[in-house]
Amino acid sequence: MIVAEPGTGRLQGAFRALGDPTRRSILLLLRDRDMTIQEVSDRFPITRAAIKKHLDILETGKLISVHPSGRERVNRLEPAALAQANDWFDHFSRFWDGRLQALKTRVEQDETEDGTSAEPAKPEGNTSND
Amino acid sequence: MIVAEPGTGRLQGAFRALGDPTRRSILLLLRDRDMTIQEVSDRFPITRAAIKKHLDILETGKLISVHPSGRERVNRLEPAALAQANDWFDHFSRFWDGRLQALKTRVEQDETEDGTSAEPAKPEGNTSND
DNA sequence: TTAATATGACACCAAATGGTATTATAAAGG
DNA sequence: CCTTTATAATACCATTTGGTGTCATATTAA
Repeated sequence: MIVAEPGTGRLQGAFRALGDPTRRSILLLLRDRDMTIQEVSDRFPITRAAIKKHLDILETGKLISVHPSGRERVNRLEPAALAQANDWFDHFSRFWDGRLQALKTRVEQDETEDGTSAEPAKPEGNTSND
Repeated sequence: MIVAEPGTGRLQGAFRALGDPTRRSILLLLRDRDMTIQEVSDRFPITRAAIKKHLDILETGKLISVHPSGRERVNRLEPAALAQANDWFDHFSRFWDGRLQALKTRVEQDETEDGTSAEPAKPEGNTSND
């Protein structure tokens, strides 16, 4: 009965990281530009330590890379792992007669619609953080 | 400081459900055909109760629908929510100069490569559960 | 009717999760 | 040198998570 080792795979790292709304928000933030931990945490209503943990998980999932610079630690979005997670959907639908593709909804609402937990705060009066 | 209600959104339900490898395996299973709880749990090394919980979470995330039939409960894959999660990636890359699309890797390994936690067992000698 | 089967509903448990606060260290700036 | 700033590391906490086992209930089959 093949059970294998627990959630240590590449895909799992990415999916796990994507499971939290705060982390998805962070990814959206980093799309605009690289940011230090401080810069990221400034935009959320939770502590810097909590943000650091999220960044660690994102790094473990290879969704971001970290680049020390002096006393700062610059976090950079890494598209590869994200693309890999995206591939899961493709693979899924590929062997499932395209019902998924057919149903791809026009993206009318972004992550904010989700309205989950912590959202960036600082970005000027922008309630729709994309 | 907009904090909003916690992980109750549509997208969050899907992403949360997708975060667990066993649940992703279940989705792959249901791609072939609808299954009762019993049928699903027969294919995993964990208890029926545990599988039932996973199915509940998948249902909450609207990734599957449930159809009572007599004393059975048939679980059916629902593509809509999956497509919505997939859209997240599209939306993400749309405003990020296509770096994601460019990096889309050919799907050379499926979920099994992930090797995470519980894998289906019954399906004849098939180690690659797709 | 009686036995088997499929599920639902709990209570319980250990570990992981998402937070916090505190303390320590390293790098910049005056 | 001294102070500030950015981060790291740790301990602690409540809740969630992914499991288990047990028992009750509703169908189905004999």
